[in-house]
Amino acid sequence: MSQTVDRALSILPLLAQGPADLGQVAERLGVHKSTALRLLRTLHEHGLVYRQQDQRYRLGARLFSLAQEAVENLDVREIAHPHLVELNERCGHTVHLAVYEEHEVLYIDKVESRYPVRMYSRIGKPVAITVAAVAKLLLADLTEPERRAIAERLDYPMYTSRSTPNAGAFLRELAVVREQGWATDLGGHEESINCVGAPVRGADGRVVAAMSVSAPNVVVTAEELLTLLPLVRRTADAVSRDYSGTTHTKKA
Amino acid sequence: MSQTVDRALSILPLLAQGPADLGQVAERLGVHKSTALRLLRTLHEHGLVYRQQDQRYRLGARLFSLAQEAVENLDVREIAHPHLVELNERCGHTVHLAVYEEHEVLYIDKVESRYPVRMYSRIGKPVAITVAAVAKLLLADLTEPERRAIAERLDYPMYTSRSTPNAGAFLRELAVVREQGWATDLGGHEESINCVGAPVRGADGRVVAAMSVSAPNVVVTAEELLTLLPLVRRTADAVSRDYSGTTHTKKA
DNA sequence: GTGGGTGTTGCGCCATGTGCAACGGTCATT
DNA sequence: AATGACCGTTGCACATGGCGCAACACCCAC
Repeated sequence: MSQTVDRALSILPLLAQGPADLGQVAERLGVHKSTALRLLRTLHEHGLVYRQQDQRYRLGARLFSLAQEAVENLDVREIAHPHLVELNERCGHTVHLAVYEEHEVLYIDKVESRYPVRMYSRIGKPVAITVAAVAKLLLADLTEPERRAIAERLDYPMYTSRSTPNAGAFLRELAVVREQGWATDLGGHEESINCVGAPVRGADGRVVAAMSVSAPNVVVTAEELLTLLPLVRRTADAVSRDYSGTTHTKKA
Repeated sequence: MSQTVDRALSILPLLAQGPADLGQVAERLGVHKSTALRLLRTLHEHGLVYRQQDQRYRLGARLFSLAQEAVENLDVREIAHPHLVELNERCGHTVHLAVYEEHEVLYIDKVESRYPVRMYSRIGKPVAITVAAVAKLLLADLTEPERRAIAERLDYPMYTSRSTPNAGAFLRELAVVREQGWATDLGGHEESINCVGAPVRGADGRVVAAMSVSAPNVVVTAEELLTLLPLVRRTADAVSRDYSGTTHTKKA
């Protein structure tokens, strides 16, 4: 592994916490100021870091463009998008698409609710992994040792009284989800919001993404939302078929 | 400037165009495979690059999280957001917030239209810089030599017959915008979409961001949209006041 | 089997990244 | 004004760490 690059990249999460000046960066990296300066300059030249008027550094705009382009050529997303839109048109609620990658679950697409009351979420935001329906779906598909390893390492914040309290409960929940092939989050993240979700599978049967429909209590009750389950599952299956069909014909 | 870091960072835009395998990366970087491997490994360890099943590399999830955190501690955005929401509630159309940074204009926030017909755009996406109302507002505030320099270097794609055709026309347009303190885009990007925008200014009077309201012809005509101008300007001024008020009390 | 295509490893050389120390600018204090 | 403290910046000599090479390990196709 390359030391120089390693140091340079360590600057990014550091700056993600807020702007910092040269001295602070050097100190937190444990290197001489001149070294930090050279690294920052290189990052700057690539637009990953921006220097504001007060001379302090913060993360740069190129980061957005990159993240943007990255998300745009995820093929699952591209294939799923029209289905998400259609699902949204049928039920009116917020629709999410999420993937699992390197111990994180994150939203890669979203179609907003047509109702005025919307839940707050944003593409790229890491999901509340212990409670979200999509997170359960994605993790449930991992091998048993992987699930255990992850479950052990997680925190279990009690967002509400219905949040998953600990690793044991989480693993049991994953077993259920794995068995039944769909998942819910009934007020586990925010008291008044419920979700139903279903998995998207690749040609080999492995779960490659998960989608869910979310709605607040004030719009529909949990029972009403559950009546959408067949529709959600059908949509997810349709995406799976599309995805499996095209997954072999990758562009050069 | 650091060679190693420079090479490593050059991999990112390369992968943004689509996944690539080790050989391709090495070739396009002009370095030996072993070197490329070491760089990719380092990027991987920081989560900026992900290795998919077919062994090819693509951009990783950490990029999203970083871009996300970065956008979240831009203070203009935080301050402007409630105003954008309010503006959206009053007029119902799509509202954008954009900033200029290092020769790029990009959206940093957006509130979706309440009408079913929506324009496609996404936070982080670089703006059509020669035609968008927000781009004109941000560039109009630069010094005269800066404006000239940028205008010379730009391409002037004719999205529609009303797009800005060349540098001369663009500079004249910027002069008008600078003078009047607001800007429009009437079908310059997409034939059927119009925008009105106004600048957000910092305590020193410089333009720090720009906001706009966009709507397709099928919902309101250009004339009707222009009647919203006073509302847009008032909102932008309100943001400017909020921003100037808090700009001195930066958190430690 | 055999061959061409991958990705990976160990190594010796020297380019390159490193810390140091000295410089220059800005701001607050007296 | 003069002083000094603080920050970012520069040039330099040293040796660390990154480099390409070549050999290896692997997989798939033929």
